[in-house]
Amino acid sequence: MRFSQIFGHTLKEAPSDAQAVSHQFLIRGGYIHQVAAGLFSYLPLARRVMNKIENILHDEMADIGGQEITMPVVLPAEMWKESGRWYQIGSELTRLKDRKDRDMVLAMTHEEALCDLARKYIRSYKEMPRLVYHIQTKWRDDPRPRAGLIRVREFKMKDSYSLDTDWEGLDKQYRAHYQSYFNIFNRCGLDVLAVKSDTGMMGGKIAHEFMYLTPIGEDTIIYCDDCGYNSNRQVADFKKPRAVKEDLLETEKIETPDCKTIDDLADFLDIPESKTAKAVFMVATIQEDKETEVEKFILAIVRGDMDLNETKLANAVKAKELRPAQEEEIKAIGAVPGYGSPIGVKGAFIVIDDLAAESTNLVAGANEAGYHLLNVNCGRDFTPDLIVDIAAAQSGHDCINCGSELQSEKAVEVGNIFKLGTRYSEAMNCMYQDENGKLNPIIMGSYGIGVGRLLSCVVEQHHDDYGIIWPISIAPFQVHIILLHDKKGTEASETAEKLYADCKTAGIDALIDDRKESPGVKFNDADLVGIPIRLTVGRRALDQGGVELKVRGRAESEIVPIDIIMRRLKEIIEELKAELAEKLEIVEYKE
RNA sequence: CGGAAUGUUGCCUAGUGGCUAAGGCGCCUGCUUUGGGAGCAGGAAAUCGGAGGUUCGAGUCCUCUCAUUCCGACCA
Repeated sequence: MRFSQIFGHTLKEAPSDAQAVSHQFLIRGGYIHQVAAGLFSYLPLARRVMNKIENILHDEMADIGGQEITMPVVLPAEMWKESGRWYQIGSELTRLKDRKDRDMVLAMTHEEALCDLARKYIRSYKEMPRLVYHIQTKWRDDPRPRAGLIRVREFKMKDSYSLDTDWEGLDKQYRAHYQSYFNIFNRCGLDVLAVKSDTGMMGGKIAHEFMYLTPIGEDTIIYCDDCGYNSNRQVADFKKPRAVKEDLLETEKIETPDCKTIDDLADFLDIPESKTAKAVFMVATIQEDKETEVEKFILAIVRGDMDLNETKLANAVKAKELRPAQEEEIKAIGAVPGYGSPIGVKGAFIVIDDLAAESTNLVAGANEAGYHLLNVNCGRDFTPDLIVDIAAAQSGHDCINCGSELQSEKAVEVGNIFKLGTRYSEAMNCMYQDENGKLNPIIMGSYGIGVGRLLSCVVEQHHDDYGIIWPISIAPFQVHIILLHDKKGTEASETAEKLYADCKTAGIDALIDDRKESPGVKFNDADLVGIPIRLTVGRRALDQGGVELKVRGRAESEIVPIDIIMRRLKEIIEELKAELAEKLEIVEYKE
């Protein structure tokens, strides 16, 4: 392609709305255009990168037996009602009516569509296992799009779905994806970590998320350097300290003015935070059956030095939604915000963390402004409805496996794999006949990768102060030919054009900067756009009998004689490909 | 949905209630220039996000509203 013909152009300055590095470079480089919050147009350069990523996806899917299909973006609501998600998901799911007044949804993912397809086509155990996938647009009316392509409302996703007759089959396909995903990310030059995750709205049994570690990420990973344990913080386990057991003392009410936080309280009484009980008031929405849901007031207690893990709590009480309680709601059960405890409250479901339950003589709120109670003991002074782990792991805690100190890091989720099991097939009556003629639900798995998110994470990982440094595998072009016009003759432009034509013949993706711009403009744009190999054709190099070859991101450059340039180009391309290939490896599957 | 910030030309910014809203980048025309964002000359491009209000007078003050961004809630 000719730079002079590209639709779109580079910008010297990024719009002030763009904060994330990838967002800035993608806009400045003329890759993407923001249409509204979380909505982007992909210009030709980005589209080329997407195509290359998608080719890798097709390739790796084919490798594990995936068959490409396409399912619609607009789906009848009926199947979402069958699965229950029509009722479970809030305004993130966009509902609309067609002209006949029929309820429809914009698909945010395609489990229902696939299940509907499977129940109509799969009849016998002989038709399984199967793996189908598509690369399709998804819509989620996310309340908070951010950071360019990292979190958007409309996005393309590679979604695959496995169909099996037994759990061993699911496990096999699951593990195949686990490896396949590492291959995909490695081929794109993105370093990821697979971590155990919550199953969230997808439901199902086991799930892993593929995480790119970066401070701009929204998820927190808890990991152990010593034994390799890692997990999304939402479900991270840790070895809790041993509860301090003392003889139970008499409860005593004391005055604690202006001690609304654990911090204040511990300071005021000059005791460690671990000697206090933290009460957190939440309201859980619980789905009783398909049509009815009830709100339940939850009083959660963790030891004062711990944080509540809302995902653990939500799972423990089987809540569909969990939100902080409002002041009036807290007062209504007889508690006082800032001085709350389970003692004397009515109508709350009390959940206490196992560590807090075992700890003795804690300081807890008196449910009276300005007062706390000393020596509060679970079981004696109040009776919990549930004792379960609801504390959040954090860096500094002990690893559940080896006891070493845990670390934490921010990350972006670029892919995930779920063992759905029969979550959807049972709800939607997606059955097959086994050898004995008996009907059984199909066992499913679902596996997703966000294409745009992957693209932007690659930019986050591969850039410098001047622009993007694309891995050769997904760069919009492999070679960027810069023509520096030479007024004295036509040698430069003839050489550049010949190189461009030779690249085309050799099957090398080349971009030629044939614009009437000054050298500075061209070099800066080349750095910004980030094509891995740059060939500069100008007087200086021609006088030395060649053209200048420079690899983006490397400091040195070389003058390559014109008669061997194509050979050298192919060598460098192979070298860059080999660098990426080095990262491909068989990974060990970790539960 | 809570908290905060910002909306001035395609982009970045200036603009104390007072003259015809200013500059840089980019864009168009011409000349010149070609190894790291060149120079000269000329030009186009803004109903100052929108609505209402205060005022002799509003880009500037007030109210409402919309949009975008950031923090939180949320997030396969």
